Amino acid sequence: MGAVFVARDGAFKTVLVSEDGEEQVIGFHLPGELIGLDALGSGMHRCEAVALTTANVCEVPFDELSTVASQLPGLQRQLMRVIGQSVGRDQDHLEILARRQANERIALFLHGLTERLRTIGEPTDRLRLPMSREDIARFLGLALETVSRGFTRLQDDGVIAVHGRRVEILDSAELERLAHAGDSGDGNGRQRQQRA
Amino acid sequence: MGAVFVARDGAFKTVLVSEDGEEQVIGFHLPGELIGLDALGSGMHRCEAVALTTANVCEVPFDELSTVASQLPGLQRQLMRVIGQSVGRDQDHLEILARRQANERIALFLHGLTERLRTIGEPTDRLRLPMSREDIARFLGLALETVSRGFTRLQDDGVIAVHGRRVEILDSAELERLAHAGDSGDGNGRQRQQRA
DNA sequence: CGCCTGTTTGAACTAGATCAAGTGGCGTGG
DNA sequence: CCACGCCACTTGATCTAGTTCAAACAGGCG
Repeated sequence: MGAVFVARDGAFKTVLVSEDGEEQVIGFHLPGELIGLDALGSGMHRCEAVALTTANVCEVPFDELSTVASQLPGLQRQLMRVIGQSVGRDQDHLEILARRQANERIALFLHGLTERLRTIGEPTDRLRLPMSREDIARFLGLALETVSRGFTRLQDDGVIAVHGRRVEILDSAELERLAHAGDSGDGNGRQRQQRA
Repeated sequence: MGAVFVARDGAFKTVLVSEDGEEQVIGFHLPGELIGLDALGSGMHRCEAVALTTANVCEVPFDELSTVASQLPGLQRQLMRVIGQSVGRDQDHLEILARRQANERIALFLHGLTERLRTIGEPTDRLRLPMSREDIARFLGLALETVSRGFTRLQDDGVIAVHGRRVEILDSAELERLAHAGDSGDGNGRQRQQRA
């Protein structure tokens, strides 16, 4: 039977493994975030969660969840809220994959990560990425080389400093701008993705 | 305040409109399917639903939903099931956008549509698409020309017959194969770029 | 110290986007 | 009932962002 998990400590990815063994990274999960909602429907988890660091979770079996939830309206509401957030994150992810340029996806990824780190009180200027370039690539729908080049580009533009998985955010305002405006720029901002 | 809607009759799309006015199609909704889960979190709908045909919905305001749900465990369970299905569809969509070739996406789209038509007892061999090529393109993360070419390709290969929005499924087995295997083939199984 | 794994970098190639005409079905008005 | 114009779709030609293939590079660990 299914259960949902709350990440307590460490970082996780959830992956969807297709018949041919390829894995699509559906999401990354930081402490406080929910994992395993996909099983709400069938009782079967469609995707698997993998710890990216030494980690620690809190398991909440479904039946407990529903009995407790129906008794405590507060919890029920809380649950709905988290579900809604999760749906919202998926929608953003969808939009990123469908419409954004590679460099924009990468900026969006880094920016989103720092936002989430901020909410859990982690430092947001120097961070160690818990996931590999390949994981990021499979999350963003890109080749891992493209992700690597994107990082390099951001570094060359003075937005971040990269040493393997250590990333330092040098210009978070610029990072945010790139995340929302698209084209990685040599200066002026308005440029759109057409017209090289 | 938010509400969820159940499509009763007709077809809908849900779109996410970005600041620059571009719309990303998040999903299509057939009778019996749920619309508006995104607002569960904040109470605000992030995306808007548009009827693609003359249509008919049933609105369920949130507060009713939670009071009724907490009193009827059956409904609560049902709700969870539908939420789970919706999450599952989003995950499939994510996988399609991240990893699949254009032709595969199109086959997947058509196949998925016939599957859903089957579950609501509609004929699955001759169908009229309620959405434009542009909607399909924005759903699949492609240019509309690419969608058009994909349809033509499927027609040339004898899998479907297309007349504008009227589509006839000539070889649903082949369609399903393409949806799972990728490349539209000229008979022999030309290897795709898989190779890990 | 040298291997193994993850990452960066380089160069060539291609799927799909973009730009630009055509085509055809359909409603409108003549 | 037919001509006209509009709009959604198709088709063609070119161009490019990103993939793929391949090789150099780092750094941790036996």
